[in-house]
Amino acid sequence: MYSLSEENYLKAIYHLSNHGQDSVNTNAIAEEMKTAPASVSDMIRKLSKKKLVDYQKYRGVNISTKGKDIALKVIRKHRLWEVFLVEKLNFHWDEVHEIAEQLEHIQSPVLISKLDEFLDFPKHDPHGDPIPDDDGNFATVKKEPLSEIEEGKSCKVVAVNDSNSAFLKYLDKVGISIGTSIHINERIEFDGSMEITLNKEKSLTISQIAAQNLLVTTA
Amino acid sequence: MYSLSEENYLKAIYHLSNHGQDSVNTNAIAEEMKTAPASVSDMIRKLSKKKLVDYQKYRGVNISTKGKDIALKVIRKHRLWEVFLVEKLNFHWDEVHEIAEQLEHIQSPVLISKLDEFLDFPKHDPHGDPIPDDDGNFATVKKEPLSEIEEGKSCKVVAVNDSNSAFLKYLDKVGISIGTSIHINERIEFDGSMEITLNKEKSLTISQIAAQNLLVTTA
DNA sequence: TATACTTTTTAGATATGGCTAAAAAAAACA
DNA sequence: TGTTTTTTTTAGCCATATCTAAAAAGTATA
Ligand SMILES: [Mn+2]
Ligand SMILES: [Mn+2]
Ligand SMILES: [Mn+2]
Ligand SMILES: [Mn+2]
Repeated sequence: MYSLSEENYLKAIYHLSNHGQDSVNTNAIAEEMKTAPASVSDMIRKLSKKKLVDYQKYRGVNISTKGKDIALKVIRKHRLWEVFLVEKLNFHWDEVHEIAEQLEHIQSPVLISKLDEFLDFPKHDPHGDPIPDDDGNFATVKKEPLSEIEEGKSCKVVAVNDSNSAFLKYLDKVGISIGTSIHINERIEFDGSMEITLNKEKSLTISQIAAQNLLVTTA
Repeated sequence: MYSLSEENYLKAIYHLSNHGQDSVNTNAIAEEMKTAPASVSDMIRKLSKKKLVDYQKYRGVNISTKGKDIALKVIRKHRLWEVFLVEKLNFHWDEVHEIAEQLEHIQSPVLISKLDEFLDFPKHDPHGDPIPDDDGNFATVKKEPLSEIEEGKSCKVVAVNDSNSAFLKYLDKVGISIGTSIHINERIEFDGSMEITLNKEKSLTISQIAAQNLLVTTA
């Protein structure tokens, strides 16, 4: 139905638009897609003609309902395949993103519904991200970067940035995974790093960069 | 490494060449690929430049060792995915070919070796076709079309033509599957149809077309 | 508000993979 | 062995998805 490129652009625009809320700049899309801004202009015109985005020249794009539907279907496939790769094929969570980037474009609704069933209808992917259902609905947990949590508070890791394999390897090494509880012992103002305790057992210091990529819930 | 189109052409050429033995005509490739002969000429020139086929104008093509390697890797992936779809996702054997045509192009050697292991190293796909190992080797069983078997002889179904879904549905209806034993009671000269008995139980008449698409062994 | 800077679009390429119609070569046949 | 038919290639298109360089529009600033 839609080309691999169109699907990737819609997914990028959806992500950048904060779940479809905000309008998105050409340069931001270009950076996300690792293409030249000129290429983005061309593709936007094409997506606009197909009513997948709303577009006025020089004004950025807003993803349409139709465009959002497509993006969410691709995201659903990506995350289901990631679950398959980790749960069934014993891949590690830092190895699955690139393969899922390919698998997410396989066209077959029945394949996805059977895969969903085979995986026992998972609600989250290996990185803690929610898996939309066939209608694009998914549970939203209020999550924020660990870097935003105040000193002395506790929280729980609910999601991580899956596209950075080095980050995931680092999390393994220090013993952080989805579900780990974290207590913030101290915030170091100087460089934004934090001294934290994991599962009331092990203490360590993590950098601001790492803290910004760890999504936690305080609920 | 190689494009989806290049992989599909190599697979087609490999199939038409009788496992790499014979040279293949432009028109035959065009028919197999459902493209215009002119498009085949273009692609052949490209494959030839990459040393994936040997080619002299107007003389047809021969697949090279390198080309055969690629074709066999694609075939391996196609058949492993078909096993996955049938064994794990409960697809029926007449539903998997189109999906496998997409999945066979996913690029990740480790994915395939993990899938192979997950499926417990199958040697044949759901249609009886052998699955090449990572080096392209596979067991060859001497098989011939049922239409070639003489009256009064017995044989066993070892493979079927998986790309014809209607044929597979027909086989289900009459009760023929991989492993079914067949006795040829009578060959009708007039139209090439045959009266046969399945597993020494059920007798029926099948057309010449059907008999040509059923591959059996007499060993 | 005029000028400078940034962002975005357009113009004009390239590469891939497809097409039809016409030309050329090979094969069949009379 | 000519002549006709078939097969294959070439010529000249089109569409998609990229790119760089230049132009245009929008934004910021003095
Ligand atoms: Mn991912
Ligand atoms: Mn993920
Ligand atoms: Mn198949
Ligand atoms: Mn098969």
